[in-house]
Amino acid sequence: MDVLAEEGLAGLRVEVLAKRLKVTKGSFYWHFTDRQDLLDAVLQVWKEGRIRDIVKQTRAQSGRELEQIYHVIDIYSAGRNRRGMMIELAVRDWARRNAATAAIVAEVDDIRLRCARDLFLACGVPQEEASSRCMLLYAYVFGISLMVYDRFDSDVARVKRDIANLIARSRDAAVSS
Amino acid sequence: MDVLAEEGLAGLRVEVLAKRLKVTKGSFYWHFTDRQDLLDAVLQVWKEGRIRDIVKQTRAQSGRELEQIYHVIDIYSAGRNRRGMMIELAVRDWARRNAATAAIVAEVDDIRLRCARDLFLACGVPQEEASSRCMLLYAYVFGISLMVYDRFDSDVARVKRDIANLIARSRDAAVSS
DNA sequence: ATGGTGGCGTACGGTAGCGTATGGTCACGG
DNA sequence: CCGTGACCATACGCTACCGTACGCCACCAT
Repeated sequence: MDVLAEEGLAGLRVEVLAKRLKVTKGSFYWHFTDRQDLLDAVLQVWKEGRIRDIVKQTRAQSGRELEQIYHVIDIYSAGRNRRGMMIELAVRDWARRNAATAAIVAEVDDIRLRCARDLFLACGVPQEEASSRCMLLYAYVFGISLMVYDRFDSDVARVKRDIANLIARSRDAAVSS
Repeated sequence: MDVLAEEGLAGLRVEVLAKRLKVTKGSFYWHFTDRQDLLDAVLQVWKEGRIRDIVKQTRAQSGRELEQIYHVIDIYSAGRNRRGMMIELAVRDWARRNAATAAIVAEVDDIRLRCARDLFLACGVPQEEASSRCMLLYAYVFGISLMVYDRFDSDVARVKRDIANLIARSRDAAVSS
């Protein structure tokens, strides 16, 4: 996972990993039938971890759902958890050229979107608006991780706060800044 | 550029490109000093094209700026221009592991953000809100291209319309759906 | 004690890709 | 008409990989 974060899919090479782990190829090929077998395992681990995470992050005490939405936006967009986001991007890059990976990503996305939508629904946002807002939420957190925006606005914190409000603030459930 | 879109940076291999173009390595190395020289050229072409494009797309007749914002969102998020978006993602993936590429991307992002902000400003959106909204705009269009959302909501068109409204609709310049 | 097996190491063949060396062709100017 | 330089082809060496063959050794059951 570390290698995937740092170097992407292309970094997951048998001999390089073996060296890094201080074992030999013979040992590697004892535990995995081939490279693809490793990749499958990596993807499986990723999928399960992401599902566990999103379920945990979108579980809110009743009455504090809006707060939880802000928390989710913050966690995924803040630049903390850089490693997690790098893995996320590496997997999505992988998925662009591999149907099996794309299917896994689709599964994970679907679960995440449903979890986030449920949060909006619990805030009293109507069904269709909840769908739109949670889609915007995820597109935003992924998109922001692709951009280089340091030089654009000096007060990044304010911009992020504004954006979180744009995404989370429903007309019926406005929140004081 | 086609290869970059289809296979990413890793697809830009000297021998493969030579074969595809029906020339030989000898010819390639006549025109480029080495592979890096090609990559530099590709990046340069990309940068210039993107700057030309964004300037063109954000030029609006006075009084029709809001309309133009919707147009920009539509163009970049619609899934038309799949090729352009694939190149965009390939370049950003490249930039994640190469400082020189990251610098180019930073330049392009900065120009795009300023162009989009000017549009919001021309709509009468105050400065700080204009910054936030145009950042959200770009994060959204990049993010949506990373996601697999077919199975989530049956009415994707409506969701995208809603999102465009969330991004573009300022309190002072509300627009009828 | 001995043969089988789990766990690992070493050595090898094969391929893809980078870069270089060198030779060929053709146009054009002197 | 010849030589020079632009342009391209062929052939080679080198490295980083993948995957396989096979050998070694410790340990355990009979």
